[in-house]
Amino acid sequence: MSDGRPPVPASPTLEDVARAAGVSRATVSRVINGIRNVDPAIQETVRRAIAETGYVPNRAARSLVTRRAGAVALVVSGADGESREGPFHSKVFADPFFGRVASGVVGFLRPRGVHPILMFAEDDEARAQCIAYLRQGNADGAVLVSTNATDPLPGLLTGMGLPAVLFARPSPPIPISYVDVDHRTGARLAADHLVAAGRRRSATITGPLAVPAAQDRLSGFRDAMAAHGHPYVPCAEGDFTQDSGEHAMERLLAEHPDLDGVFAANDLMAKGALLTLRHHGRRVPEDVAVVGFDDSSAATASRPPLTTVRHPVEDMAAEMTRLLLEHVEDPHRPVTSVIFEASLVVRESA
Amino acid sequence: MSDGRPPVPASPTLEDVARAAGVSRATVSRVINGIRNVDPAIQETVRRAIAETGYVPNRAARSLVTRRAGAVALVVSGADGESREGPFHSKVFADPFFGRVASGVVGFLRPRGVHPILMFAEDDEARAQCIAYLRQGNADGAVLVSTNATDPLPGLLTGMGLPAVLFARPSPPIPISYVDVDHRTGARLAADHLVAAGRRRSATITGPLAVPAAQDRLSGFRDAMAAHGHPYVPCAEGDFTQDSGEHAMERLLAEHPDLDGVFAANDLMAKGALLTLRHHGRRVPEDVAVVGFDDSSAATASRPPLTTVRHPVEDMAAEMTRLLLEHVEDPHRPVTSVIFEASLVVRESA
DNA sequence: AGAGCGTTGGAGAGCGCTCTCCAAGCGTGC
DNA sequence: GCACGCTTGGAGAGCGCTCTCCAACGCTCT
Repeated sequence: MSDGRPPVPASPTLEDVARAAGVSRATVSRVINGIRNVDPAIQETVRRAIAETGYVPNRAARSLVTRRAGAVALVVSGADGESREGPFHSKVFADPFFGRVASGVVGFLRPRGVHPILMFAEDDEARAQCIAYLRQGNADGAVLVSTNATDPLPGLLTGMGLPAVLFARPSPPIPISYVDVDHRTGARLAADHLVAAGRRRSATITGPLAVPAAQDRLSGFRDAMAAHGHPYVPCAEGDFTQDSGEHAMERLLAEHPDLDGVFAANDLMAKGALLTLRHHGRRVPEDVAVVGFDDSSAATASRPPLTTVRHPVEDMAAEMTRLLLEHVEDPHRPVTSVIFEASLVVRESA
Repeated sequence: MSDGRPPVPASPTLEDVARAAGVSRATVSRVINGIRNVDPAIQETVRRAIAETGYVPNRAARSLVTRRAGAVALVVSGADGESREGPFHSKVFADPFFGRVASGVVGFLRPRGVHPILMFAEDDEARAQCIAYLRQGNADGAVLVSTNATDPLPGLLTGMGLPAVLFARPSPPIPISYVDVDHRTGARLAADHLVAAGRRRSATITGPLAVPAAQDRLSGFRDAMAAHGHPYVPCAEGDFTQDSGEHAMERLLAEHPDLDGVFAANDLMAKGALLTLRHHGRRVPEDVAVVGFDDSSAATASRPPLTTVRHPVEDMAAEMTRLLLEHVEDPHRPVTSVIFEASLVVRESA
């Protein structure tokens, strides 16, 4: 009935494998890590022993000596500020943008056998927790997506010597790597399209002007319109939510009832604008052409589907992750930024 | 110019703190972990030494001896199957449901100083990677949300002795803890509301019938309608996406042009149904009343806002996480399931 | 006043791994 | 024919922490 075996068969260690293969721990370690030459015959023996014993390296032990966590953090910072009922209910997921970033990050990380640690740093307390956690060496680096341009987190992270890469250029120019899209050119594409479609009275719904990306999209659009001979562009500020798009459209319509084109700084606001336009009996695109920005799922979910500026978020997130791993690999690598091009996706709204 | 200090001041260890406080490592460890009585005066000295040195415990070293990772995995399984272009582009984030789960999990975990490791297991290969990763001891347990009821992952995880808790009852009854909502009663609420509003010819748009939750919502709705004297309920199957809701509504309308009420098994499909109804000139709720399920962000984003059955996803996710931590704490704890109640949220669509 | 007990701090043995030495083996060149 | 270099495997020292012992100390009780 009762045998001498322990209830939980402790998982095999390097030592066990070494014994099974008749070699030393060091040799097994070398085979596993592919370091130095090991005689092919011995390699084969070791591999077989690993398979037989079902050995899996213990990450904690490895981390202890290599001083590498083998993990990276995906930090969403300055996410929302106000919480709904309950302890913590982030709205950040409601925006398809975040999901796309996560997809890109996971897509790059996964083939490399690493998975991101998901962290939110939406206020000072959360930020402090975040830092404390990262200090413990839980992650070798962080990819960071901030909704707030003046977020102190990037500075804090680099200050503590943790490799970090941002999604989007930081507003105070700190020495940190980042990826971004060429917002100005993207906005110009939207302007060109509206003008080419014969729109003479285009307006724009901007993102929060504290965000550099929103600024760039606005100025890019304005400059391009000016170049086309439209020096004045009505604009209303939103905050990237669908609701704010509805309200901004409401204001624009009130002041400029004759407008015939709208460029919204993201798809969610464009979608909101669509709702308001319909509510006011304006047909899209016949009466008013609408162009969004991002090419998110909201663009195809809208009626009519949105003509929009494609923001290659997934690719950018993958690149951001690649840059991070490079920095982890070689901490002295100089900071770099990679700027992606935007392109126009023409659907039915303009 | 050049001093003897190393370029990177290695972070202080327990030993350093002990030296600074004039006590032994063991005492510092006891203070940090709050184990056994330590003289208050000494405790104070130790705390001061910790603050002075800026000591932060090294997680890897601690994990090595405690055999605890101090982390849990948030696994999304059977997510999509088909990928878009590129290596991995999950659509799972497009559904607000997942975001709500993540919110609930993070909300519970965060005050406890732990952060989830985000993992996807959408196919066999990914699942194998997932298992391998968890085997390394990277997480003490996993909370699992499967879109596919016959997902083998829950069985695999418990099989390897890893604590796991599911969101939603597994379809083959395996011994594993889970949380779920009372789908049948929720669906009854929807039926009662439609009947009370005087609707005589209600139909339903179901989720994929392979999913137990979709089954339960359908049968709950049918049974309640039967109890109200409507033994026959037209139904069309969708797959929980907005598009599928549009198409299902299209079919229902073709076969039952006189219907005056619709219960969709989730909000996204209800939203799709709204689009189709408007396209056919049906007014909501005057001509057709629409009730959704979930009370997700899609419910308030719809025009008109959806009357829907509230699915307390965040609370359920928090409870799921709580159950997981209990299992991690005490592996012999019996499996438990917690069923949440659904409630009706009345807005404008019905 | 001495024995016995509870309380508190220290010593030290690992946890499982990597990696630096070192030694052994084997060619090769003078 | 022997010294020398190169390749390859082993021994062993930790990485930073926890935790089990054990010693020392100050009580109370007889």
